[in-house]
Amino acid sequence: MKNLKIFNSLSNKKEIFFPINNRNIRIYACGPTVYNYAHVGNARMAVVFDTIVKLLRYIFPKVTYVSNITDIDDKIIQRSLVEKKSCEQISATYLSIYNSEMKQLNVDNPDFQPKATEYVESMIEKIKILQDKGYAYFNEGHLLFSVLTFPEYGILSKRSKEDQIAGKRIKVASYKKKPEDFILWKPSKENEPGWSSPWGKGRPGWHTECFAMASDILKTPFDIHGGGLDLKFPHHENEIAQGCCFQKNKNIQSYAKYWMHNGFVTFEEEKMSKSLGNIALLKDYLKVYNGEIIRLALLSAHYRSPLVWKESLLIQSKNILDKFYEVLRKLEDVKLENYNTKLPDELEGYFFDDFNLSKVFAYLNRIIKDKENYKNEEKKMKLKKILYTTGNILGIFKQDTNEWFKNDKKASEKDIKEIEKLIEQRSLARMEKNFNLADNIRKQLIDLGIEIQDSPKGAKWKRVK
RNA sequence: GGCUCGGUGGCAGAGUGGUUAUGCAGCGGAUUGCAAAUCCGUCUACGGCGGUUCGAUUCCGUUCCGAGCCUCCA
Repeated sequence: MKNLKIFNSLSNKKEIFFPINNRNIRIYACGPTVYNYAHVGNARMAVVFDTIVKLLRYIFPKVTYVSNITDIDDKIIQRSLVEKKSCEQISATYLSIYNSEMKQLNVDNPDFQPKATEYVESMIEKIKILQDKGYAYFNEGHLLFSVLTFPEYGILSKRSKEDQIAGKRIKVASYKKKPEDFILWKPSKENEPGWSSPWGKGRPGWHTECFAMASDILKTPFDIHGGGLDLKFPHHENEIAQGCCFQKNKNIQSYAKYWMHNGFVTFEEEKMSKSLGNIALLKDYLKVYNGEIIRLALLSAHYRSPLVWKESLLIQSKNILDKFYEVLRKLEDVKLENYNTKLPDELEGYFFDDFNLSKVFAYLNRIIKDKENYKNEEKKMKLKKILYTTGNILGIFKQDTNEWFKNDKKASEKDIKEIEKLIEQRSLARMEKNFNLADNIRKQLIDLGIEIQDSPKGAKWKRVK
């Protein structure tokens, strides 16, 4: 087996992945705060790490994937005031929407999807220990982590403490001794949710939840920690500080060994941001495009590169998938007892090179074009297996090949019946050599956006734009 | 202001010190009752300026441009 290489944000280099325990790979990725509909950026994170996990599952016998849900946070509190609902209602509603949307993108449920509110006790315990060990101090109702106590601070984001002070963008809160200190526990106002703690009624700082949940569920050190690029600083930096200091271990890899960050989705060439009002919500795209199309669009750039989100990207993704589904449709009579196989070394090599999906697709394009691969049943079986195994890792080719071309988000069942009736009539006309009628029907179908493909086994059809 | 990361053909996107992927779109042709699908062929590229080199898109420097972080954010 070839070595899997992944880009480790700690070293800013591609490194060979050496598992801590190759019987069970442990990976954690920071999930969303559920206070609104998921946006395309949330989806990219979910799709990227889902794909990484799928490849890990292809390689290793067991993978434990944890992705958390932040269900208590200032944004949720704000939202609950706007919607006049409890925080629990808000987070439960948007979590359920999130999960159902992810399902449409062929994102598997993580093995664990812990919620912050379920781990408050553990967080209190852990930050109490941090305080007892002298890494944290209490001031004006807040418990703060003292960054000075962790000399390695800044190593992930390649940022010295001086750099941050140079920033000056932060209006330093009065309770902070140093601007870079971060909150472990903050007091709750009367109308806000809170938990009792040694520091009074309050709630945990955001950076603590991932540290606590990853430590509890996966145990430290675990193999891979991931998330969006924007979490690198300060969120992940703060996690490392807590994770290492908690164990009194200054080795930055004593918390997590490899760090992976997905790039941003930009919208109209600018980062999607609420304040700019250019948030692209996933639900709006799911209305029009099949989840697989959106998934492929999200995978079209390397996971570390920025991705410019635009309509033409979705159209391109649809065309690509149509092409592959055509091939799979041609192979539909090839019987397979299972859809997984060991991939050819060359193809594996592309996956293993920090997920070089461009090369993966170049390889797939080459094998579907090669006539040799259609010469006999055995070769066709092999081709089909490679396509489906690759599709399983990428989370595509999951639909019935004929359904793929029939389904359209805007179409109803009734439309499909209507279409198939017309196709039937046209086939009859063709058999009777009544080409005028056949052509008229075809024109009708084209007007409906339907394209006919005649084949020896009867007409097949698909929707076109 | 400080710190990261990028700039490849109409678009998306790999990669490499010399033979210059791949896809989408376009164009031309073959095929077809007509079409479509399919197949074959095909045009555009490596931000600018220096340097190293026999030779640079690839290495170095510099400059311009872009994105991100430094504040909640996937």
